[in-house]
This record gives sequence, structure tokens and C-alpha cells, in this order.
Amino acid sequence: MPSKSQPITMDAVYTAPGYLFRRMQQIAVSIFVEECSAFDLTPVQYASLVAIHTHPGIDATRLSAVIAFDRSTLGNVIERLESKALIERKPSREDKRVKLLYLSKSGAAVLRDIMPSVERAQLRMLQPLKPADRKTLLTLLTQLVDLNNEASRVPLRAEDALEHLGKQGEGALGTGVS
Amino acid sequence: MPSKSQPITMDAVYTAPGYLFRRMQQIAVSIFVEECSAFDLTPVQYASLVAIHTHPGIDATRLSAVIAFDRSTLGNVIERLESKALIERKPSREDKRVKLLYLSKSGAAVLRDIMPSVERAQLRMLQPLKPADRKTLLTLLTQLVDLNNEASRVPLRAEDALEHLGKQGEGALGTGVS
DNA sequence: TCGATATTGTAAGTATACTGTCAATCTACC
DNA sequence: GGTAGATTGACAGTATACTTACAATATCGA
Repeated sequence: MPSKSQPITMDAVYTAPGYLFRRMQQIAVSIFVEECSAFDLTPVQYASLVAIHTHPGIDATRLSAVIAFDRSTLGNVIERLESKALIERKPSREDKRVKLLYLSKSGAAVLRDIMPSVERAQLRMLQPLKPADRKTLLTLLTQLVDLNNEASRVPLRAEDALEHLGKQGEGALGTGVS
Repeated sequence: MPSKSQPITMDAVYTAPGYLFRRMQQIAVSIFVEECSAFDLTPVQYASLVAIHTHPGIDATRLSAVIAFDRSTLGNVIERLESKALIERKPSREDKRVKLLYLSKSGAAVLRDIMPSVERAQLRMLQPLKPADRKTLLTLLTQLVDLNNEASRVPLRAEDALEHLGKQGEGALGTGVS
């Protein structure tokens, strides 16, 4: 039967999945930034570096599909990474609209060096749970994100978003797509 | 044994809990905004309305503790709610620094009317999972958020943050703390 | 009571995150 | 081959989210 307008309490907030997701995200960012403070990289900037490392010569639009971040937002992120000299932007010869993204030497170095801190952060987020529960949570969360993919404004389009890149082969991409 | 600098792939991103939390939060907001589009309320604005409804005469600082949102951020949120005439701000007589928050008539009406849409949104977020899995995920997430409370920049200080309010008894708070 | 300390709201600055729009450019169809 | 429609990066605008700083005010200790 339909819930007949029960009184509104804080439980309406505290038990709502949306609220829990928000809280958890805030906690996760907080832990990430703390662990990685020595590198002055945000989670989004880190993810961008990984994606550019994995797909050298990717453009901003495809990058946004690969990490499921908004294209507009990514513009600023790229700007900051460039101003920190962690990446380089080169105009494409085939398409004058496109700017290709590459890791700089220092970008590659930062990415290599930050990995242990990132792993430590990821561990800390789940630390309070029992190991078995961590695994369960991750499994369910992965499923849920995947099944809800289309519901998000920027659905993840992992490797298949990069088909165009393979063609012209801007150098030695080791198309690491299994 | 320590992982000997394995090659960096996109899996370093896709399987990281932090990334999954971010994705899920984006999806959750997207669904919330879609379901509640008729009311032009964001998740944060909704949570603020609930908290002000539950604790009439609360001030901004305590509100931030009750919903675990940043105090600075909340300033803007309150401003927007006020400019939409959903809440009212009255200076406290006991403390000239403080501004007390109350729902306006139209704020109370909006809160009442939006509840079904909010519930629909919360259901949709978990919809793709089997009912048993939904419960498991919520349980684990609740635990994790609670146990990580102090790790976040703005730890939740639910009802106990409101002790001061009870004293002067700014009206009929039904201290619904079990 | 007076001075150090703390709290409150506010503001400025940075960084996501999303909505639009726009000009330049590319593609495809006719 | 020339134009309609799509794509690309950029920009403007709104809304969290956090940091630091600040003035006004409160409070507490000596």
C-alpha cells in the first residue's frame, strides 16, 4: 500500500542512497587529497593522467568518454594539467578542430610516483570494513555503476570510444585492449 | 609482497573505489534532478529543507553539522533557498552573530510535495540490483560512511549537535531522537 | 574586567560538474 | 561540389565543495 505521507524526519535523508553516495564521495576525495598531498593532484586530474598515459594522442572529447567525466569540466582540468606542464597539447594534422593530448616527461614521472599514494588512499577508504565486506561492496558498486551507466549524463564509453584512434595510429599506441 | 610497479592500465581507475563512488554520485544526482525537475531543487537543497523542517530555528553552522555539508558551501545554498522564498532567516536575539533558519509556508509545501519524487529517485538508483543486493549495499555503505565519519572534512554531528537549541526551546521541537 | 581565544557568517579563491551556446571545422548527402 | 548537419573545443552561467581569511561578536581565564 502507498505510504500515507509519514512525518518527515532526518532519516529521510540519512538512509537515502543518494545521501550515502554523496557522503562517501566526499570522504573518498578527502582521503585521496590527503594521501596525495605531496603531488598536488586531484582525483580527476589523476584519472586524466592515467587515461592519457594509456591512450597517448587522445582528444578531449574521447577522454571524457573514457573516464566518464563531463566534456566541459574536462576542458578546465586539461588546462590545469597543461599549466602544471604535466601534459602537452598538439593540434591534429588531420582535423584542425582537434587537439591531441600527451603526457610530458614530468607528467609520466608524477604518474609513476603517485601510484603508491593512490593505492594507499583506495585502501584507506574501505579499511573500516571487514575484507569480505570490502569485496562485496566493490562487486555490488561495480555492478550498479555499470547497470546505471546510461542513466548518467556522461555514460562511460571505455575502449570502444577509441576506434578512430587506432586507424591513423598516431605513433606507437600499444592498443592494450584485451 | 609489494607490487613491483605493474604497468598502468585503465583498470587502475575503473576498479578503484574512489572512482566508483564518484561515478555513483554523479549518477545519483542525475537521477535525482531528473525525477525532481518539476520542483527545481537540488539534492543538497532538499536535504537542507528537511533539516530545517526537522530543526526549526537552527543556525547555519549547526545545519552544516547535521547534514555533514561544508559550512561555506551551505552559505550559498541558504542564499538560494532564501531567494526562492523557501526559507526565512531571522537574527537571533541571544547571539547577534547568529541567523536562525525557518521554513516558509511555501518551503513547507514544496517539501511535502517533493517527497514522492525523492522516493522515486532513491528507488531508481538501486533499481538495477536484486532486492537482497540493494539491502546489502545500503547496509555496507551506511557502515562505511559511519566508520569513516571522522575522515571527512565535515563529520556528521547529528542530533547531539543541537543540544544548545533544546535549552532555549525555540518552539516545539519534538526532539525525535530515539 | 580585560585580554586571549573561539565562534558566526561572509567572502575570495580553487576545483569539480553540469547546462547551454557558439564559431570553426568536418562529413555526408544530394 | 556545395550545403545541411554533426563534431570539436571554448565560453558563459549555475551549483556544489573545500580552503583560507576576516570582522563582528561571545566566552573564558587571569
